[in-house]
Amino acid sequence: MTTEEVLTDGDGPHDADRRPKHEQLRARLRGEIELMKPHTALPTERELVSRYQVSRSTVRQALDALADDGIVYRVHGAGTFVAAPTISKSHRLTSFTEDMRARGLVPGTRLLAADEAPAGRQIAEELQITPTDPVVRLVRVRSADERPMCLETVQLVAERVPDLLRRDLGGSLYVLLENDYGLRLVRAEQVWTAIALDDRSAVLLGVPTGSPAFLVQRTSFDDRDRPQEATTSIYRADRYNVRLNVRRSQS
Amino acid sequence: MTTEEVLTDGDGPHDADRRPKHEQLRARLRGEIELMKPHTALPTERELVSRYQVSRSTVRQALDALADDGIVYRVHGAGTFVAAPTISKSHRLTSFTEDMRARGLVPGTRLLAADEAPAGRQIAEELQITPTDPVVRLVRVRSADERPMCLETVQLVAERVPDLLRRDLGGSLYVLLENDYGLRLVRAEQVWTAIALDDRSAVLLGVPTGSPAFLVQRTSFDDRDRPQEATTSIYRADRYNVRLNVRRSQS
DNA sequence: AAGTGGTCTAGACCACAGA
DNA sequence: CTGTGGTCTAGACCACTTT
Repeated sequence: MTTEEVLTDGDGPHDADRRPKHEQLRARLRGEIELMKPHTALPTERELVSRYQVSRSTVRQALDALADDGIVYRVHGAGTFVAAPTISKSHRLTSFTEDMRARGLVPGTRLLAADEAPAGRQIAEELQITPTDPVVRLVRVRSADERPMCLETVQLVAERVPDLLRRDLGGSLYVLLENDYGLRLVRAEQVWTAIALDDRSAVLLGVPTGSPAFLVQRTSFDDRDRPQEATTSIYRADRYNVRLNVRRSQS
Repeated sequence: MTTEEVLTDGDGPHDADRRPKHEQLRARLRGEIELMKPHTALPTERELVSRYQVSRSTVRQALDALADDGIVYRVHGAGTFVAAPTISKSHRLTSFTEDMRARGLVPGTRLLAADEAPAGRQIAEELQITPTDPVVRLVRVRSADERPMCLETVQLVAERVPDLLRRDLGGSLYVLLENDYGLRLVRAEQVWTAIALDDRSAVLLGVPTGSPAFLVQRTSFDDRDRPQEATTSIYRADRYNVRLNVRRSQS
């Protein structure tokens, strides 16, 4: 006898799970996989079809997403298997707040400066505005467990974030931008450089001048691929590293 | 009148394109998109269906891949659009050789040491073998345009790469591993740290002691998710940076 | 209201792995 | 040979954007 489990279909009870079936299935499988040993086989796709009463393409959508997350891997002709646990799931756009929490640290923020001024040439190019357009600039020292971690300078197009300077800037800027201004930042381009700290940055971060650090220049884009935020961050190298999973391209 | 174009179907002429249709379509569209301005709309999915005589799921497979590459972006209810050109396509596993060529530099290699020894505790853990199992170790200075760029130490499980030390190690190790040993490295986990160079590394890289650098620790996995290679690389920060595109997760 | 991408189905055949 | 994942089809309906 086979066990049949049903994913909600939208016409169920009032609090039905309204996510697409493939997302529900993905979440469900993710939970089950956590209890399994690496390199053990998952049920076959056709088995999942009958167990969850969905079509095979829906099963494949869920499994493809899990493979993308690095949670399972597939071997043509053999099966789908639990991947070995990995340090960082993927390359996801995360806010400083989320990043620190994921590392088990308590994030904090101290605002050093907040002002409005013309963009200037470089920032204007990154944000695709003209150099005389005003931008809001926020300079913050971001801490983890109450010790300085990162020195951050954010630039936003002033016209698109009215009254930003009057809000609470102590938390996640991404959340604030989405909730208050409807700006959903879904993608970012980053350039990472290794540097030796100059006097000013070293003092603000509480380490000796010349200490190694990461310099990160980031431009974030919304769901229409418009640049909305340009940020420069300097991370203390003694407290911060980057974990990256990469895949080989097939093209 | 609509233009119809046909993708090869396998039963065509002898030199027919044997790739899946969605890959052919993806490559074709990629070429067309290069000629288009950013943010202009692609043909609709249903238009592509009739133009290329394929089903809509095939079209969607191709477009999904292009969206994944960051070449197009999709807006529900509105259309699929050409993305703004981006610095680095994605986070792909590339060899040093490929990486340098992509940057327009000529890669070179000087072998400093090549030997075989017990793995030791840390390397054994990374490669999931026992500390007494022998590993092959290659130390190479990798150059770009004939100037030092990176100091690299590769460790491989000796038993899986017999006679490696007698081969030409001047080129891409990934290519050698795949062609001669059938090891397809498809995934890697990396940890990037910013450091100040010690005396020895600085001399080998031709820069002053204390100069900033990237330290990269990488473990590569094959198509069965078995660790096959553990590598430590030190990159000169004055010549090297990392361009990274990230996306926001929806889960 | 019309048109777009997003989800889902049921079924078919192919390519590859493994006994 | 059997069973697996990979590709592909034709069609339906839903969710969303735009006019």
